[in-house]
Amino acid sequence: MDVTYDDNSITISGLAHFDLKQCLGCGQAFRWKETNGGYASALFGCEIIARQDGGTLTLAGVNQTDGTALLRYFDLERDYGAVKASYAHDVYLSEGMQYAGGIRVLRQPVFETLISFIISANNNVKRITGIVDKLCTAFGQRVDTLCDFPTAQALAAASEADVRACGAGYRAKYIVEASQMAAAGFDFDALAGMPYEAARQALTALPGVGLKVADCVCLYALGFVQAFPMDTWMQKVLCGVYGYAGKTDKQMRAFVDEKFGENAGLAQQYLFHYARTGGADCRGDQ
DNA sequence: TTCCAGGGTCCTA
DNA sequence: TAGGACCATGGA
Repeated sequence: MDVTYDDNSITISGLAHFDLKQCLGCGQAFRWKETNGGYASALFGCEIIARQDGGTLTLAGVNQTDGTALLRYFDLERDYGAVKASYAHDVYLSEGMQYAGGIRVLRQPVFETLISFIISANNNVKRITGIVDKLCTAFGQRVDTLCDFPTAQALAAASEADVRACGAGYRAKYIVEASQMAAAGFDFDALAGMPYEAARQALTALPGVGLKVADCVCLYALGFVQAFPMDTWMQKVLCGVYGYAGKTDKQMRAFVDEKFGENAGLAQQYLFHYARTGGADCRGDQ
């Protein structure tokens, strides 16, 4: 991988196991809009345009500091070839990795990830994307033609009715209360330095956050790649494909640890996207 | 009309 | 600790 910086852009060449469309369209991020041959989002206070041409990714609208953050955002320094090789023995997962082998698990801003996945409760990707977009328009800072994700302070000061008007439904109460805790000093920075289980438990102190949403924050924001968010799709896959029928969280963790090991979260993202969009029967034929 | 979607909370047994 | 009702909403 080779990285070069220009005045307001960064170019990363020599990329393998990376597909921009798959990364942004596999249900882990809700704030990138397809634009002229690329994708645009307001991130780190900039309007960023991302484009991929083969093994080269160009990120326009950034400075060198943002560029460093964006390498981390797209998880470009992890050896996904080695991760995928370690799962080559698994038939269904191999199909998933073949189906969308360019997925990388993003490392997104913590507060944005928290609120996005509070919204995800009993919801679907399309609606989550719409609600997040309305929250950004209503409460986010404008950055050129787009709006950034709202700050904790902005959402903490919002009324439940105004958040509900963005389509959040009964989750509006959780969004406002979690934002108020964040604005009051909930220590997100400390979480990344904790052991995974401790960070996961700490997150459940926030309203609207159970173990599944906590796992999403651990995986998509804090870099705990062993986190394995257990949603309805993963229940179908684990029951139908892997014959898993445990019910408690402890049983699930033990099964996932044994089956997928230290990179379980990366495996989960391939499985989730394949089960949800790949057209394969995940209810049991392996 | 009913079911489902990247679930969480609260109450009861 | 487990099970179940309830919570908004829109697309299939």
